[in-house]
Amino acid sequence: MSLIDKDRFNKLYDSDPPQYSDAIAIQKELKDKVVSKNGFNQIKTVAGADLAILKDEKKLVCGIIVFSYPELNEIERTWEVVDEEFPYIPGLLAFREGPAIIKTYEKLKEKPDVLILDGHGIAHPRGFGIACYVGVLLDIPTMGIAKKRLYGTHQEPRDVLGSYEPLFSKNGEQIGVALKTKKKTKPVFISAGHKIDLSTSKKIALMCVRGYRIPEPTRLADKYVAELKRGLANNA
DNA sequence: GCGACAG
DNA sequence: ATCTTGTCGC
Repeated sequence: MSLIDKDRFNKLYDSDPPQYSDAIAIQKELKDKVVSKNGFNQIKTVAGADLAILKDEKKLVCGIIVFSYPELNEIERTWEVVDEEFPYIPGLLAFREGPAIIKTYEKLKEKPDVLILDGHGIAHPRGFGIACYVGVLLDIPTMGIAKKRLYGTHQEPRDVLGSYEPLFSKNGEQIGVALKTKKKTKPVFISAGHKIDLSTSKKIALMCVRGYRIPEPTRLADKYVAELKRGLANNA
């Protein structure tokens, strides 16, 4: 993260009531760093990341699993534990989970072509969700798959696997899609993070669906951190 | 002022 | 995210 003064980031976390206003300012500044063009040719691997909270320890456990694409065979998985230094504030999720994800990502031997995050990318009130945050700071292709809408308006997609409706910002720009990944379930929200476009993000999300509403990378990373949490709880 | 509000 | 039993729909 050489894009912003490291001191500025530290202040963000050190001050007791975390500086939300500066976190927002940082998002507005970094928003212009986002690249919406694909930063790759062929996608051979994708990865899913997720977190769990170790309530007792005031820590966060992050797990990332890398898969071959489009087969989705697991290639590698790794994890990391970090201190919980920022609260969950809608719109500022990246400041809470971003550091843990970045630290875990750096431990990967096999860097994925695209990293899928649990949350939004561009589909954010300031156009800089967690997928953009992680993508820009690491300068890697990222996309977001969220279970709930955070920002924007959309119509309900038909109840057919693969159908979707555009997600629009207040300015009328398309910032993502509400995608039906399974019949009789609510759609998931796809948006581009960094170095990737929306159509490619949507294509990847759909290619990663294996009978469940949540695409495999995210779904399995979720199970992974749940296991890690249990293991760490017993050990402690 | 009143709702909405990723994980 | 986390808590937490039964239960409605496919």
